[in-house]
Amino acid sequence: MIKITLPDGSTKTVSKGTTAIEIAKSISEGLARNVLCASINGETWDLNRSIQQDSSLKLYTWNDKEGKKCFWHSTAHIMAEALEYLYPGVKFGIGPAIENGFYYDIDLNGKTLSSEDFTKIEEKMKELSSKKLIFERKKVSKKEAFNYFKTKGDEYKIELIQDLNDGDITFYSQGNFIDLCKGPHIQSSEKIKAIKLLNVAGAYWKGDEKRKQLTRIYGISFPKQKELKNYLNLLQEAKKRDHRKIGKEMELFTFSQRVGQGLPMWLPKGTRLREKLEKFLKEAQEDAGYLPVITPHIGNKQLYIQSGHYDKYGEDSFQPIKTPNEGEEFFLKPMNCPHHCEIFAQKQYSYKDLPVRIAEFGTVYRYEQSGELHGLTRVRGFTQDDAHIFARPDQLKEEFINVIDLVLFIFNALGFTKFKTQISLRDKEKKEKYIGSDENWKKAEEAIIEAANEKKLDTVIEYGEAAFYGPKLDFMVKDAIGREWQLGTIQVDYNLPERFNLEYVGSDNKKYRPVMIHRAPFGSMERFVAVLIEHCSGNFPLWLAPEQYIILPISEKFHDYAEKVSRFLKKYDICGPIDYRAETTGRKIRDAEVSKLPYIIIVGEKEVKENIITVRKHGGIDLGSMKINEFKDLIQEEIKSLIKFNN
RNA sequence: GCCGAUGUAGCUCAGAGGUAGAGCGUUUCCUUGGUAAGGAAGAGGUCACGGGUUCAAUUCCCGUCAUUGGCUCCA
Repeated sequence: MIKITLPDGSTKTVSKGTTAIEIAKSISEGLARNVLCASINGETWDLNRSIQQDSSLKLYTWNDKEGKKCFWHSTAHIMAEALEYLYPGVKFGIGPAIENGFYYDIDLNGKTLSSEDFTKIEEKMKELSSKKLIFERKKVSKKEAFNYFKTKGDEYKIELIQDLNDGDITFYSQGNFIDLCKGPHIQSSEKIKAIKLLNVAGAYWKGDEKRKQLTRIYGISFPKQKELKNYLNLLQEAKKRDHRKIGKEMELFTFSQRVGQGLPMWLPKGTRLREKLEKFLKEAQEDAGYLPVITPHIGNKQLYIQSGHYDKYGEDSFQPIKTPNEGEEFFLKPMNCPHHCEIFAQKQYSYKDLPVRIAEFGTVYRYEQSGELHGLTRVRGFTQDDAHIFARPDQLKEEFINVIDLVLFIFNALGFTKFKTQISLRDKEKKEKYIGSDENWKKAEEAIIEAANEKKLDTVIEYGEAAFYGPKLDFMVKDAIGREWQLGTIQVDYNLPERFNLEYVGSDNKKYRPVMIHRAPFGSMERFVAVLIEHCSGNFPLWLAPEQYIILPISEKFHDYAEKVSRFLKKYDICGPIDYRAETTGRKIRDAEVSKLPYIIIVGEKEVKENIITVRKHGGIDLGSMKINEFKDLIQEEIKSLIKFNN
């Protein structure tokens, strides 16, 4: 007999060789029906795999990440079986579960596949899953594994087997399909009730751009048809919120082929929105002791050689422009830090002056690969809400915490209340990717980890994700429909101050090296506005909306009164258009609602006579009639309540 | 940059080897209206660009550019 410990601490004594599904059954029928996979002492485990020793057991259902992953991974195998049936000779790379669904990388021997082929693959998958195929685990020797895939002619699997140790190789089979796989899998394919293939894309074998590109098919599956429907609705909702679509509809920004790829142009309404954000941030930064500066859009090549950026990115950036006579070379500014270092360097600072916080909405230009460009989130010219803090080493932690507080304040004011953070450290195996001494890296990494701990941030640590000059703390916000976006970043840097030979005078009259913090709460104005659009679906909070209202005169006779109302509100920086069209009021209301204007003001005979306006809020909420002055107060109150200043 | 898809009116899209169509928008006129689409008429397109095949190409083929789904990258 062996002892099984359950997550709640309770124990069960069962006979040796029992399985997780048997234990689930002994707990409840319902659990047995819903359980998808298990873990034994932390190792994921098939439900029908025997347990040989005292163990702690966890059972995973669809409500657990592990359960979903197992479910999707099994669906990937079903897809592979369908593909093998439909395209004999197809070779398989890897086919894992991902955050939402699964994919399988396949080699079709030069044949291409498009989304039009999905229907028939899905049908075959549905047919297979309804056959109640059982997933079976089999331990094989390395030799057996080799022979199987050699006979089958699948060089990818052979390559995978080469990296595995003899003794931990397993095959899983279902129906007519056998795959090299660590598992675990669900017991039977019948649980997979809803399947949808989503898209097809190229993907390099082992993520290496020098190696063969395989065809990757993405899909998702669910235990219930209804859940698939919900998921597809979510995708549709995401599509509706797409900032590229809303940006066009609301005339916020545009691109032009003639101007160039990835170079956004802000239209008047988008500019109003962006300037309001900048104003908000400038005020917050002023309160936090930042000093605004403005630096040029280009910088001498020498500057970037000194900073190390040239070495790292020189070849892969926009190439330098030259002066016609002297042949001096200048780069479009790809970041603001070297300029800010030079600003710090031109004055002598005492230890009492630090920290010095230099802030700039600095527009930078980076050559992004053409395939990388995407709406406003990935562009070649953008404006960072950048600042560089030069601090004494003893101030680092406190100052880092100050920055975290500022970022959190800004997120909160903008309605991003859910977020995660990631600490990005360097890849210790590949130190050549980074500049600076081990000691500096150690100090910088420790400072970030300590500050994050002190602020009790929910963090994950990622190795190899640091910038080349220092580690960073990145903020990932969750938007209204649960998607995550990376926004702000805070980075600690001991290296640039060294490269620029920056110094301050200590209390002992000796020179010391400051430490630098790079930080950008939004990241870039472009990216942030994109995220904001998708978060609020274009229904901006009143204080950011490019226009707060539209005035609808009932007929031509009331145009003058409409203009009078508009002039009054304009004095209080409350702006909006007047709908002069010879349309019915119903029509004007509809159009105003569709264009997401926060307030609709209706003026007609009654309003003129009583010197009032009738107000309707976006979404069909009738606020009735009021004095213009009352409306002004209402708007100002609402704006005040939306910006949650912390003092 | 790589693989796949796409490119037709201001916008959203349909279409076919014989030089184009819808809805919305826009313009003009009629209607002067009270809480989600009033009516009529008109304007608007080298069918992304450059080659090729063909009697004939916007349609088929090739290339370029751009957009797009991914991969790789992201100071």
